[in-house]
Amino acid sequence: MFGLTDCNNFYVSCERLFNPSLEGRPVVVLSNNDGCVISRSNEAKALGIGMGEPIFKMKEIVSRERIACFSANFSLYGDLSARVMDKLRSYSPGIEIYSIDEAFLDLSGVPEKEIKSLGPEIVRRIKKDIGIPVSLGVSHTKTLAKVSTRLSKKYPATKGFCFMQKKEDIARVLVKFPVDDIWGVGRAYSKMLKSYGIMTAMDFTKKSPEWVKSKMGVPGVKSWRELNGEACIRLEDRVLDKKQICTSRSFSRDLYDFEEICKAVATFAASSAEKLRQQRGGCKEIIVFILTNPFKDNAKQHYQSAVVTLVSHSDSTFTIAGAACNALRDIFRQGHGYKKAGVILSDISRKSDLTMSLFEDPLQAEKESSVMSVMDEINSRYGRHSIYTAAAGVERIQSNQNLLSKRYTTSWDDIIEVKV
DNA sequence: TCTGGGGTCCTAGGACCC
DNA sequence: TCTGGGGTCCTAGGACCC
Repeated sequence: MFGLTDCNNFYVSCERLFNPSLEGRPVVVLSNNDGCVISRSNEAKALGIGMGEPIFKMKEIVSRERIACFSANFSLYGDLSARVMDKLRSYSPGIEIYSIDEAFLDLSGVPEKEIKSLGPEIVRRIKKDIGIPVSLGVSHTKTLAKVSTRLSKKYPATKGFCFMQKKEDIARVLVKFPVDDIWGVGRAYSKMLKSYGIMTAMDFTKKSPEWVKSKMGVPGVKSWRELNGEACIRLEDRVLDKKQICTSRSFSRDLYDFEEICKAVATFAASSAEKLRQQRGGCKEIIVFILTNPFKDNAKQHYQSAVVTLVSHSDSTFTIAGAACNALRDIFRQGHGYKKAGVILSDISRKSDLTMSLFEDPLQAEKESSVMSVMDEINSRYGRHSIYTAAAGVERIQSNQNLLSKRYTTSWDDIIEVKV
């Protein structure tokens, strides 16, 4: 048996936790630069506000309905997410953290009767102890657990917990379950399936596996088998190393100046390198990309990326940011207004698995490594960007985050304030 | 005026090996 | 005239997830 917990309207719920007056009101949380809606309260959903909608197109409805808008506050959400995950782990050691607001639980071997009492208990406890409302679905496979969670969200009578056990019950659900809501069916497959008259999960399970394979490949067949009750996607309970690490941002305005973009790229490189060190990895390949604003039809459009291969694997911010800035020089074109840039680290290995290159100076590598440790330590203790390379620039390009709530649980400033 | 960010897996086809 | 067989690795692109 698999469980899937999903925090309801997670980012909005986090904001509400520290601002209870938001309860019952329409609330949305916005993406970087206060661009798009990335989380909506039920009230906001009911007003027809879609996921990913740009907020500037909704000015009228925002003021008419007094929708509360917030800039995304990821340090707050990350901290609350960790608390939810810790609580879940106390119920089931086999847990796969699937995203910031979702986790699969290994409930194999837990008797049916126990699941029925444990489910509501988990939902209640997380709400009471942490303050975040969650939904929990349980069934024979991960894909069915996903279906089950969806039901527990949709129907208030379930009180946030749904257990799909018997074959007949599952069939009754799948008959009504829209094919586009299946885990693993996105926009393209949904369109394709509907063109063959497959509208529900039940229609899908009735096709032959050969047909599914020919249209949707191996992943499609896995979804098909899982919906038919055969578990074939296992629970991944250890944290896997990332194979790629990316940091990218849109800018709050178009940037024309090489130096300015270079500072941003150095900052992204530093942040990617820091993530890389956290998983004790080294990368050999660095990809830098820049793009102009795709929404400006009359402006010159430009997308470019460059790949740099290092002589040997590295986790040094100096090496990685240096290589990234050199690569930027190759692709930057004077006269374009750039709206977004990013740095991707690739060809990642564990440092412990690496052999030192013949052409590397071991002392130099050791020195850099010590500097990096100190940098990471300082930034972890005193907050991000407490110390950084000169290449990243003293004045960073600011994102628009005009609607940011306080970092209630993680801010160093707040801790100082409390002490005073 | 204003439009997010960060990942994974799979497949087909080409290059290359012996 | 006729031109093998069996493999691996890499890459780009397309699908998906939150």
